[in-house]
Amino acid sequence: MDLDVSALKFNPSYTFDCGQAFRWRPVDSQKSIWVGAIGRSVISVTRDRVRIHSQEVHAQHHSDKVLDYFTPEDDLDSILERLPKDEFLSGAIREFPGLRILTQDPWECLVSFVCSINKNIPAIKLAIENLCDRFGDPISSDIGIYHTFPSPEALANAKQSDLLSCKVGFRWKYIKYIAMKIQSGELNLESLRNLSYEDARQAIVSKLSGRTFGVGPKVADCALLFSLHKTNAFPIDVWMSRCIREHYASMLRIEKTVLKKSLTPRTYALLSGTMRLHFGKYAGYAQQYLYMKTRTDSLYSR
DNA sequence: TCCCAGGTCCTAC
DNA sequence: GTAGGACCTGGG
Repeated sequence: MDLDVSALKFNPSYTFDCGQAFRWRPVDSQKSIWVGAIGRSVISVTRDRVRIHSQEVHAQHHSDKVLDYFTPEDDLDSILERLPKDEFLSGAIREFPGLRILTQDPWECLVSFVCSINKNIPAIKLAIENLCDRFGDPISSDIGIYHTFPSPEALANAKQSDLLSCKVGFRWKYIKYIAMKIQSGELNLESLRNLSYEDARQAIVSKLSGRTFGVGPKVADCALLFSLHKTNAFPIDVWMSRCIREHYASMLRIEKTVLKKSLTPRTYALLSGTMRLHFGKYAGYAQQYLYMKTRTDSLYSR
């Protein structure tokens, strides 16, 4: 089944390679066709169309869910138009046209970003793929066997040794205990969709922050932006710290001394809050374009 | 062989 | 409140 997505004007390469999702793979050297799984559907994606390769009984239900993943309610042009422009952001938007923010499954997104803690991107992808292969359900399709992202039940019941065999390292206990919180119903991520950024964030942090759970401000903000579609979230990572230091500190009157210190909770709140205030309702879009630009500039200058 | 990675937690001030 | 260290493990 094919879905026409040309109206979304999106670029799969920028959208899948900007670090918001970790399971998409290009299947041609030009990176014009990407393959991955959304829920129980195996998907291939080009600029204009999304093709569903797995045979499932409730076809309409699946195609709706697949389309939602691409956040069709967001009109990219008008969002980018509304952002307060400066030279650096304008350059980023020119350089990466069609970079969209996805609406991923919040459970998958949260666990993926827990896997990202203190890992580089290839290692993150490897660990997540291992988890899917080991704990996900196989889905057959006309382009091969894929796996779903594991359910909370599967990871809540997983043995330490089996999680470690997926190369998640010390994060194994975070993953297991978050899964248990979700499985027990103590935290329902889907129910946070209708809450404000602040309330949804509070719900996640209050349940999942601390020794057992390992969900700090950055991981929480990524889940809020990339799955619960809180577009005013503004995650701060090492790249964004660099970006702020080089391009926004003086404009937004952020003291340079703040940026030299390690990222304490207070510093995080200050930086993220300042950027959210500056960029407004769609600050998260600005963040993604700035992230992409900062990262590629750094790669070319090495 | 060694350092580092889309962070977070703990400990000692 | 915060600096400084530890943390699994694969990649560069």
